[in-house]
Amino acid sequence: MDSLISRIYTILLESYGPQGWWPLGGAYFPQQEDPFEITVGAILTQNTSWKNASIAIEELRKKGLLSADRILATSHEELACAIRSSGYYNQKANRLKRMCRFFNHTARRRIAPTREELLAIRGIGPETADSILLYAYHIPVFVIDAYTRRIFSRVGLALENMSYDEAQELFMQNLPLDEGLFNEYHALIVRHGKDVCRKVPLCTYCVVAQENMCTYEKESSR
DNA sequence: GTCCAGGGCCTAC
DNA sequence: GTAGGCCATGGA
Repeated sequence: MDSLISRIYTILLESYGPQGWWPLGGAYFPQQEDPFEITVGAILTQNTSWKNASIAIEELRKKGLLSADRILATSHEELACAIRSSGYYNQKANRLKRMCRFFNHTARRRIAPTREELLAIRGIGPETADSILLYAYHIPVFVIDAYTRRIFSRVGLALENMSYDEAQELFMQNLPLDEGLFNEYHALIVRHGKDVCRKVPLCTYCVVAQENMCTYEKESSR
């Protein structure tokens, strides 16, 4: 574990400490471990801050809607109203219902969904599917998001020019196949992206990035 | 008032 | 195949 990718993980972990995302919960989901609730959260947080998504989850909980059967039995309007705080509530209500129909099916089989099965559900793309597999089912897949692309493009890995699957393969080839590591690394990338990378160039913060002639630094010196 | 957040789908070209 | 529009709230 000595690649640039693994070295950046070490630096982020030393800088921020463990983030305690799912299944440990973090600030919004203390001791959250239910795969269904994590799956709901993965859909509600699409292109939305986790804070707003978590408000919607609490609203679902208050209304007793945190089960596949209850969501399926609820009208679109009531469901959309409950998840209003997460934005895109009409779309997300439909996505939740589609996911619940599938979840009931797989729950009866008592096995984790496959990536292909999740991707076949309209409204679940690669990032959401991988988040569900990793955080709800502890399957070691690396989640690529906009922060990952932004941060690692700045250290010269050109993720912005790669497809999702290509970027994912790059990370998984350069890291041990470790679900706990993937869980923590993605959380650290999001933390760094939120707290620092939008305000301060990564290279001024990250020694590894400086060593690798950060492209952002070169661009901003022109 | 503007930008962004733990995306994904659809359409036009 | 890919760029652009759309979905939508809430906080900075």
